[in-house]
Amino acid sequence: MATIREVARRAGVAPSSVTRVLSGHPNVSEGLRAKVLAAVEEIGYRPDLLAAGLRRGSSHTVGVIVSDIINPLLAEMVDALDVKLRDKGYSVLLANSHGDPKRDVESVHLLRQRRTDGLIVMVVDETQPELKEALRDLPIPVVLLDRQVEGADSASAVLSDHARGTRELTLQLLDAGHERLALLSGLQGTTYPGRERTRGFISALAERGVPLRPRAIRDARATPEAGQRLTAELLDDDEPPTAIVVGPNPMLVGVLRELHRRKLRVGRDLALACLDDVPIAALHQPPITALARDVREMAHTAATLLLDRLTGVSRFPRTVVLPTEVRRRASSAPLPLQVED
Amino acid sequence: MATIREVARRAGVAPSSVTRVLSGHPNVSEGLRAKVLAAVEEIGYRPDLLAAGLRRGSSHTVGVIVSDIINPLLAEMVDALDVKLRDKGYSVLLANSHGDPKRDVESVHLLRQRRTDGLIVMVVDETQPELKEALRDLPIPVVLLDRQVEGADSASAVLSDHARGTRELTLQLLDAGHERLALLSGLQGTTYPGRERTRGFISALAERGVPLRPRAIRDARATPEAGQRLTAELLDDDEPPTAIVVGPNPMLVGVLRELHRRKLRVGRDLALACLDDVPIAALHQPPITALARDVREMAHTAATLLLDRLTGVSRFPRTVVLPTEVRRRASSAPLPLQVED
DNA sequence: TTGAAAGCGCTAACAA
DNA sequence: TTGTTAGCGCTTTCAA
Repeated sequence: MATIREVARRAGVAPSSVTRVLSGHPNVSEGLRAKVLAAVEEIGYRPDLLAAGLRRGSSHTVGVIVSDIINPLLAEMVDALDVKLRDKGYSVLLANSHGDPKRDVESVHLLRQRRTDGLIVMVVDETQPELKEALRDLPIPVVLLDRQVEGADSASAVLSDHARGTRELTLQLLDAGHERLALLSGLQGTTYPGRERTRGFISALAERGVPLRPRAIRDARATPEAGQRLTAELLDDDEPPTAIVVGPNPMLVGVLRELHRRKLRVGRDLALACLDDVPIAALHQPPITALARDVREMAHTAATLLLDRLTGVSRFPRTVVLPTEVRRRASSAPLPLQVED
Repeated sequence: MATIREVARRAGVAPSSVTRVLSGHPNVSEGLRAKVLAAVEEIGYRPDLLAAGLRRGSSHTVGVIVSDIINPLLAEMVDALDVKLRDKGYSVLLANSHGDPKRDVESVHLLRQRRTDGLIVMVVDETQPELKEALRDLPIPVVLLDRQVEGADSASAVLSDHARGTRELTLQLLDAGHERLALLSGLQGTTYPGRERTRGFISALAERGVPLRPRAIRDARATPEAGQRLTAELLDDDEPPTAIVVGPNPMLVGVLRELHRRKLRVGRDLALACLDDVPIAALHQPPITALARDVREMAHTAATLLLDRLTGVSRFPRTVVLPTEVRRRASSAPLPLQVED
């Protein structure tokens, strides 16, 4: 790989002049610029970004920590972040936690060691002390994306109003006559969406004076397998729920598997809703009621908050809360289900 | 951020000794090791990976170019690659092409500039001259993942036998009485899977002596929108197909949308099959016949091929072809469809 | 407007 | 076994 010295030699100038031309320095003569660009072209020179980053102290790179890239919502988030950041000259360094909180923490350190200029954080478990500590010590701007980390006061955040949306969706189920409601959630308390959804669910019940039945809220890792297992547990109860609200979208696949296995018809034998809108929700027959949010807008906002701090436009952390929207579909049919259709 | 010099000063040793301890150099006394580790612990030192990479000439990083991270199959591929490579001490630098061939080429250059030690390539369009050129000039090992690039003789490859699988799946449809078959494919000729699927489809027709009708094979960008549009075109034909074979899995979503919109029942009004198995295929009612392959095995093989070259275990490129498997489900019902229940 | 020189933080060659 | 020294490729003073 060609170096800047070779370009300089070929153009008959100093290495520093090559840098000036390539970085758009204002005081450069046309003649020098032309000579340098010709030489660059000739030998196909491309600067070594490690060396440049080392010298500059920053790598023009943004670290993105994502709990699980297989989650289609998160994949879209990463895609949108990447498009926006690349457009502004930053590369994305992706750190996938693969559902493992230990990797959350490792990733913070790793990205720091790679001198990323900023961090966008969608961790598995935001409550880990090691994570809080690692984030607190970072000298670079951080944006939490649908996460809330205690003590990370210097971090910006982009949040969805899960509580409000979940409350509304739950109220609709209650007003349709359902009383035996169940909520499937990710591991209790580990992330902001999980806590907020639970809060919204409970407040809807309270609002209508419907008692929260024991074991009505069940949590597990956000996987299809866990979703299937929890559904089986619910249905094996003496008094199975008439409506299931599924939080994390990966669980929805498992829930549907179990319902199909038992030949239970969604929207007839049982009402169903998901707190994330993913393609299968709308495509399912019957379509499944879901709480939607604009993932690309969230990503754009997060990228903008980060870029503003990287470029010095803004010096202080900000928190932005974005709305959610109930998409009512056939799966959340009213009671009594059996007389429907 | 602490540097190696501070650690050295604190431990009362030379910086090179710190390196030796941390990199597990054999000839290091117990006393020195203890002193260094204590100092490292004390100030929470973590090496700057840019500096180390610059000095070493390699970054312990593998670049992964992926055509579209939103594709669930590719997301799983990236996840599996990441798990395997991280386990061996390499970080993954993800470059998402977002469906844009221009970004394929940019990414090759960018990853090269970041001194990745190797590349795993799942580009949008493998036929671009700029891409071929960029790959040919790379001084690092490359593994093509379900891609075949002309002239990239020094690259290894992991391929699925799409042709064989597609042929088998198509034969099953033909033998079930379907004659008016259509194939939806990604942009013609741009990737190995697209070409191989078309080849398999055509050879199955030839084998049964069924003529290939004009416009029976339609191609477009591999998106839900394109899938929906092509489906609409097919169904508006004078002689619409009785069975549709969908290649790229993102198209399947669009196909289903259009079928639902027209109130056409899969497996009754029309047979359907997809050449990738994704969760919605199995979850759909009725379940959709699909061609499956072991994505995680493909990723593992690719990672292993790359690691073998990075660690010097192997010096030559290898090509591995992995099998596909027809998962026959209710969507590929036999003709005449209308009498079936 | 341009060049010379220093140094980012690390590791490897060489010397002791 | 350990320390000294040089230098990876770049950018940024500083001086001319």
